[in-house]
Amino acid sequence: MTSMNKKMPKIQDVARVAGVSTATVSRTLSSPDVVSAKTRDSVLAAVKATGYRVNRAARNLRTQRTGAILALVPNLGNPFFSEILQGMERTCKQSDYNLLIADTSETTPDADQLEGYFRDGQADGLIILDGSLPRDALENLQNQPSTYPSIFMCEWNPETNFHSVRSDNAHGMKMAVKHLADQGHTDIGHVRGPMTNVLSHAREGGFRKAMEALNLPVNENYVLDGDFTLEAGRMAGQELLRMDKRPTAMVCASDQIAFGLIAVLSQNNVIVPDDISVLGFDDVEMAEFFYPPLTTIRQDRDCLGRSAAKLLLERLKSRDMSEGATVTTIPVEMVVRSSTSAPAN
Amino acid sequence: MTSMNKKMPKIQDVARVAGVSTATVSRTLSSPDVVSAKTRDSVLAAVKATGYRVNRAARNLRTQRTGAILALVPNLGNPFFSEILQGMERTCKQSDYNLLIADTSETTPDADQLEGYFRDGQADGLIILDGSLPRDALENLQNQPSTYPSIFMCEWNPETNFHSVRSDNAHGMKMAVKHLADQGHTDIGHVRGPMTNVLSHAREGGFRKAMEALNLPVNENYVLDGDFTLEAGRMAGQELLRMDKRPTAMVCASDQIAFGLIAVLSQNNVIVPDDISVLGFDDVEMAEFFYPPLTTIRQDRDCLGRSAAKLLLERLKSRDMSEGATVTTIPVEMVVRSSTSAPAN
DNA sequence: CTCGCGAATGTAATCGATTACATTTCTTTG
DNA sequence: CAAAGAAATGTAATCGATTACATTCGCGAG
Repeated sequence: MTSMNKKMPKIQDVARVAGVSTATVSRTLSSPDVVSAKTRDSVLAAVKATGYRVNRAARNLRTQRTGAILALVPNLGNPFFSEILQGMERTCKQSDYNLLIADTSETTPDADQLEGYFRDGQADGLIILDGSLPRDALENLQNQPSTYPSIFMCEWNPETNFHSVRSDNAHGMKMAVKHLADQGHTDIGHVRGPMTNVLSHAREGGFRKAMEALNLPVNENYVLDGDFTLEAGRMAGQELLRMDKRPTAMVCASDQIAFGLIAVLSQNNVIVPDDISVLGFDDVEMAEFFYPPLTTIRQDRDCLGRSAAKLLLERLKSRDMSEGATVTTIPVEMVVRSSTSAPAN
Repeated sequence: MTSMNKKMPKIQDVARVAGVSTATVSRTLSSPDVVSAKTRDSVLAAVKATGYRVNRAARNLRTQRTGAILALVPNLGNPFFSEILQGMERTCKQSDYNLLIADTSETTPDADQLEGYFRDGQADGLIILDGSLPRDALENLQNQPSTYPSIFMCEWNPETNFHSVRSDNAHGMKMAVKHLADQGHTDIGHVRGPMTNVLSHAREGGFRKAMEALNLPVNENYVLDGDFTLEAGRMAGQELLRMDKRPTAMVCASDQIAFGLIAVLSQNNVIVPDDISVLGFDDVEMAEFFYPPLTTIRQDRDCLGRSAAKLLLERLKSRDMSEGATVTTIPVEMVVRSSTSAPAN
């Protein structure tokens, strides 16, 4: 029970104290410019005097909004995502929206559940960080009589048509490959993300294009499967260990992969970067502290988080339900540390 | 705008279709046992036929609840916390509560803000993971005419009287010290957390008691300040490097500290564990993949998250606002990996 | 067959804010 | 100074579910 024991002041009380109607109080609070300065002052004084706060449930019921946006995160445990949530949370708080978080790693929400978030009045908008949500579930959101505002962030679903905010994945890979090539590497491999994920394709595509641009052939044996996790990196590392001839450098689709990869190599006396250079993607906080410190492509998490939240909040405010899906690309930058160097010979 | 274009069925519609009153529909949904089997069936059929879903805002307004609980997290970017949120999120979802998340790293909420979460109708209960919230702000929550249900998790504030769920910190430290002593270490140091945090004291206390129990003197020069972060570990490492005679083992108050510490040592050719053993606390996912793999005290994050959520939800359900603050202690276990070994000589 | 009582159901007030529309007050200007 | 129009304020309907209280139904006992 949220209620205070005796009296939680309501708008009526404020109105009485200020000697105006409830309508005026409400207007003073929501659009101060339409009331006269005099009444505004007295209403605000009354608000302070009574300790009044609007009751959200009542407001939400009347306005048919919820004042919350929901982030669908593929895996809360992944530090990359949790660091992003920080930025989103800040932006939301500033706009008086609440940020709800749901982890989709356990159960992938279907069309019903997704629609349910809106129908149940849980959220006014969705920020989807999980590009693997099924297409029909997503399209269902748009085919509603009134579209439910949702945007993609970081990941996306290419078969659908939502606004999205993402990093410049291709350019990141290009910088990564160029950095290695500049140092003299020619046998460059790649550990990609899960093939069900667009990011994997975006990054692998960027990798291949960059290689081609530099006239470096891609050895398909050096392109390994993964899924962005530490464990995937470990498996890739074990595969490398089994090879007779290894690449001199590996570009990984995530920092986590790189960490896992390096861990296995180190444990087996393959020295990074002397024997093999490893490059990550994300620049999570750990990258700087790992041993060796990880050369990686930095995604601007804060900017991603803020941009996405801002974009969604703006659409909510303007009630712009238009179809034209925009893509906001956030630049990445390369952070050179010690996990890369010139090849041995 | 959450509304569907034409018609979002409401309880009236269901009542009409089922040929009963709205009261009966509501009862069927909230307490099925008080309606007759026959009406129950027809109501449920009508619900399905119309695709009805309760409107939360309306329900919340009427029942004076919000259906959400709020987690106050000191730092979302810290993987330890984000991994915990996963467990909480699951438990909440099962009980049809929403989980709201607020990061307190930017601004420490004061009494007003804390109270505001309830007064504004944002949450029915609080799970506080930040033990550094000011005492008066917290006490204010309890001194309300009707107490606002809040519990501590992981951290707590010893000056206040809330239920809390936490790991067995002292026992963890005892295992850590014993493990090192068993290997022959006598010069054992400690990097503690921030002195503003209870966990720091709990763990430092556990450390000292364990040392005493084994008749090992504590060299105060080997007790270093920190704050749970990678950066703190780095600074502690630099301090170690400056010492003429170093301890042969360090017990850190968190994994992050341990990582930072090891990183600096490694970069300066101090080998872990050969030259110095390092032990962490938490067992975040990275611990296994760091190089060298970190020996650490594992906190059962999932259990912590579930227990806390369950405790709060039960208190909400039973409306048990009693004062008796309980402490739920979750056991820890030691995970031995490769960052510890017998001392050099 | 009727009375009484518990079970099932219905009626309508209620939660607290917002806002369309109505009314009053203030400016402005011819 | 009056009239017209703009600005400020007030009145009351409304959002959609819950629930106290009233009513009706069903069944067994007398």
